[in-house]
Parts: sequence; structure tokens; C-alpha cells
Amino acid sequence: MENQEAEGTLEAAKTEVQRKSLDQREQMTDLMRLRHSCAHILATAVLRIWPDALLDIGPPTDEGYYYDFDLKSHRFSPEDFPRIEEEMRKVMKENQVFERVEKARDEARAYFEVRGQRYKTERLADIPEGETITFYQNGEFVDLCAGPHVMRTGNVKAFKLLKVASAYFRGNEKNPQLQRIYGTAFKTKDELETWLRMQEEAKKRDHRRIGAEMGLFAFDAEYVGPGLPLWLPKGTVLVEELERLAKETEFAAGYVRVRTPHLAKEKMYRTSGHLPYYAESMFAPMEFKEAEADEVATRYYLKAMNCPHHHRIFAAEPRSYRDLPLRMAEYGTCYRYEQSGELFGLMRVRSMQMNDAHIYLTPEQFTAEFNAVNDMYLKYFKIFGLDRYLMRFSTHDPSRLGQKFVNEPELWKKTEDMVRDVLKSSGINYVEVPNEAAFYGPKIDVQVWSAIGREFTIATNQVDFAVPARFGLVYRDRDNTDKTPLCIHRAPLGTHERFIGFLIEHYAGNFPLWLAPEQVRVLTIGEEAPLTEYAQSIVAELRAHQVRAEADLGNNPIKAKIQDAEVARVHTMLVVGGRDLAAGQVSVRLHSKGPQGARPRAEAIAQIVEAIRDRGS
RNA sequence: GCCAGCUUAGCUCAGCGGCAGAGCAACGGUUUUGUAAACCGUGGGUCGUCGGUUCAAUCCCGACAGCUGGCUCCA
Repeated sequence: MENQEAEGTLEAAKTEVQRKSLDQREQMTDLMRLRHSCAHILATAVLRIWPDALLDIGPPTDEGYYYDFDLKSHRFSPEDFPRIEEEMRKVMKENQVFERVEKARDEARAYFEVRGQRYKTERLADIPEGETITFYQNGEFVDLCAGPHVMRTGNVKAFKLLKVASAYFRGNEKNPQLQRIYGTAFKTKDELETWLRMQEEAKKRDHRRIGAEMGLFAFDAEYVGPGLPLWLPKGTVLVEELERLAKETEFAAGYVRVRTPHLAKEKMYRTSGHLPYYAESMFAPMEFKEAEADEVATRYYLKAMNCPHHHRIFAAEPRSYRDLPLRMAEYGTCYRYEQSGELFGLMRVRSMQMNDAHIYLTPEQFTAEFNAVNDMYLKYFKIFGLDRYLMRFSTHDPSRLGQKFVNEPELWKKTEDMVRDVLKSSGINYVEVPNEAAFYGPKIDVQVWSAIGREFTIATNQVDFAVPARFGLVYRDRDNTDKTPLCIHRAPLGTHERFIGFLIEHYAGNFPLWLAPEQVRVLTIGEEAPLTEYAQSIVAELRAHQVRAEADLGNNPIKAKIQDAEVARVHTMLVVGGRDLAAGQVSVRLHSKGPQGARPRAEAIAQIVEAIRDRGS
């Protein structure tokens, strides 16, 4: 499984279609139009304050808009916002008309060249011959722009500048870095306020915040290293429950489990073909001489993916067509040296454990097997109540065969057709993205959106018809000849790190019973010995059933104990006082759902045990 | 890796060129309880690290580290 993640590529796909036709632009929503106009107002204000700013572009986004500037004389910081916003308000008060002007190409080029607006000159060159070139003008501000806009600057009434950032011109690292200002705008002040409030709420669901509150994981950059998460006991519960789910599911689907070391010799990654492309993303190798007499040092790499090890397991024994499909699973730990600026909580880390498996099969087995993998994805999505997802089907670009993609035109076509058929026939929500495949075959990445709107590639599913051959993997076929198997890489639960990061935000830390780090807490009202013993015996019985149960026997008032348990997001609270002891019952309370009434002790315990087994809510 | 911002007690955050602060948490005691915070007390800090300016630096300046927001990357 090569890529833990692939966010950003959809962005690339969007850029492909960024040159929208004028018809498409006409369909821009009112809100987009408003935001786009606000971006122009932002640029108007910036130019008034810093007349030497060079302009790039200022499109609307899902959240608002931005405008990119090249400004040598000043570095934007949030401290500039009040000043810029004030100038923007002036522009709005002036109520300038947004006026559309068509220009001939030469005229447009001359306009920007005279003003030294070199980014605009380049943008102008992007516009295909024959397309109408339009400028929009408001007051003194003129911009190359296809529009559309609102009528007047005064139409924008609710806006706010949000953050400064940098961005490479055309998104290319080799180009100059521009200063970007992000802002947002809404039709009404109320809508803006509501959105800002929602942003605040979203912060509370941030997995980093909840992870710290609940004691799930920690980072120790000083002693362990950046991007290397430590799983605390409560987070480890999540990890192990997910592993249990995966093991049960895979066992039922006919997988076998393997275990492999965390490192391998350089030869492994030379053979797999990863090293030339991937070395930068791997931790630097360990190098040493195995024996005094060795002339040359041996290099070991921490593994960045599990497939080569699995391939060697395939090669460890002779294989017959009767052994296929061979489904080899491992929650393998991988290490990737992600660039420092890319690290992001649990979502982007340098050590990760993957829900990996490699399925070795014959071409005839492909459709059935790929379908089965797909079904497993859907099964998981259902368990986690994941309904907002998109499968991104990445295919090759025939013009880059032999470079970016292995030169097997027929295999490419055949496997892509097979994958497409499966996706179509299962009625799954998917998009096809050309030129994004792995070098060894087409892939499907599963995109999900967390509750706070973050988009992630959470899982991946790839077809590999190249690497098994590089390792010389063969099986003896019916006709007594050796043949190279196909391989499906799949990781429906992605990596623990990212998947749990996602689940934390998905559930806002309020995990379903089967996942909850603390499933049950027994709270006593009073400290009399018989009551304490009653509570302890309930906890003991629950634990005997493998339920994660704790007791709060302290001397705090019951209100305080409930407060503590609610804040700790304990799934089920069993309140016991004198009445309950006398009746052999417990008073059930569910996290953020309130009291559920009293029931006999045995019944309550049986219910809990059953609910955990069913992996329900 | 690049641009910008941030870094003060376990957590959330005040503060300021001149003795380091609050709330929550922790700990000790009092209270003995019926569904989201009882009361009293105690401890807790190299103000990220290193260097500079200054009579004096948590505060000003610089470098570094980490984190955050973006960008880039993610086979």
C-alpha cells in the first residue's frame, strides 16, 4: 500500500477544469459571485495601501475567497487586517459599479506590461486563442477577469479577512512564492456570524483537542520526535478494537495473517522500484558492516510500505494456482519521513500502522476478488455510519507509459476496465481521475469528510500488475507453467493514526459503546461499605465479560461524579445508591442522553454485553 | 521544505523592562450525597532552547526547535 494519503490530487483535478467555459461561469452561485467580488474589493484596498503590489488571481472558494499578491515592500500579517478591512469598507461605501470591458489580446497584454504586472501577463497567455478577453473595473481597480460579479461594491455587506498564507504561483514549488490573503463574505451579517460560530464549534471537535482532553494520544517532540504519536492507554483501546474488527472481518473473508520486521535491506526497495522515487520520503538508512571483513557497508531502511515484505513471504514458499487467491493481511507499521510542514496531528504522521493486505490472484479471479474487497469497504462504512464518502478512481495517462507508469498498455486497459465495471455495477459514488494512478496500476482512494469539513483520503485500494514480476513472483498454473500473479493492495481502514483521527472528529469523541475507551462507570451515592461492595461487584462482573468498567467510589456528591463522567465521555453510567442496592438494580444513564431509568442488575449487564458484541451505537 | 503566526503551571488563558497570576485539574482535609460542578486548604514555573541589548529580560533583538494556518509534496 503505497500512499497513506492523497489529498490534494482532487485539487489538481480541479485545476484541470479551472478554465471553465463562460457558460459555466454564468452558473456561478450568487454567493460565489459575491465572494469573488469581495476578492476584487480586497485587491482594490491592498493596492490603495501598497500601490507596488503585483496581482495574481482572486477566486472564490468553498469557505470564502482569497487573493494572491507579490509584494516586496511589506509582509502581510493579521495585524494589517483592520487597516485593509477599513479600506475595503470605504470601497464598499463608494458603491463602485463592476463594469465588464472586452479587450483585444494585444491591448490587454500592453495594459499589463506597462504596469509591470507580470503574473497577469502570464495568466493572459493561458486564455485560449479565440476566447473573449474580459476585464472588470470597479473605481480605479482593473483586473483581468471572466466574472461574473455583483452589480456594485456596495452589495457586499458582511465580510471578514481570515488569515494570511503563502502560495506558490500556479501552485508550483519552483515558482515565486506569493502572499495570499484569505477572507470570507456572506449575504448577511447573520450568516457571517453563524459561520464564525460554527468555526468555533468545529475547533472543539478537532481530534488534537479531544485527543488531549480524553487522554488518547500524545506527542513528545523532544524525546520521541515530531510526527511520532504515542498511544496512551485509552487511545490504545481504540487501536486494539479496530484491529479486532479488522481481524474478525478478514478472517471471515478468508485472509491469513502474517508479521514482518519494520526494516529491510536496501536491495528490497531497489527491487521493488520504490527507492529512486521514494527515498526522500523514507527515513535515512542505517548503514553498517555486518562483519569485520566486509568491504561494503549494508544499508537498512525502515519500511515505508509493507508490500515488498509481503511479496517476499509469497516468494518464501512454492505457490500453486490452487493456493490463489492468497489474501495476506498485516497491521504493518510503516515509517515515512514526511516534510516537517506536512505533519498534522494524527492525520499526517511519520510512523503509522496500516490495515494492510495483499491479495495475490489470477486474472480470472480479479472481478470476484475486487468485488469482495469493495464489499468489505462498504461494510466498514456502515459500521461507522460513514455516508459521506467518494471513491476516486485514478487511472493512467497513455502518453506517459514507460515514464510515470509501467509500460504495459494492455494490462492497464484491462485492469482499468475491470475496476470500472466493478464500480459501475455496485452503484458506488465515484469519480475517475486520469493520470493519478500508481506506477504499477490503477487505484481507488476513498475520500471522506470529517464532521468539521476536513477532507481526507482514509483508505486505498490498488491494483498492481508490475511489482510481483520485479520480485520474480510466480505460481505454477494448471498447464504446469509458471505465471506471475496480479496483486491487489487494500487498506479499507487506512492507518490507525489517520482513521482514529478521523473517527475522533466524526464522533466528536462520543464513541459508540464497542469503541468507547471507558464503556461503563459505576457511580455510588454514599460511601457505606455494602454500597461500595455492590458497586465493586458490578465492575468485577462487567470486567469478567471483558467490559471496560470503572468505579467512582469517592466522596463527591453524585452530581459531581456525573459531571466528571460526562466530561470524560463515559458511554454508560450506572448510578447506585441505597435504593438500588436494596432492589438489586442499577440506574442507567447514557452519555449526553441523560437518565434511562432503573433496571435489574443482571438485565443491565446483559444488555451492555450484547450491545458491545453487536458493535452498535 | 517555503511563507506567516504562536510557545507563560497538567489544561484553558491573563500579565509585564523591576518579587510570576487566575480558573479548572492534582493533592490533603471537612461534608455523606439520587442524575452535568459541595466547602476549606496545599503544592505546582529555568515564562520553548541558546545567544545578544540593558543596572535589570518572561517582556526588546537574533538564531534554533516545536506547534498552528496555508503552500508544496504525498508512486
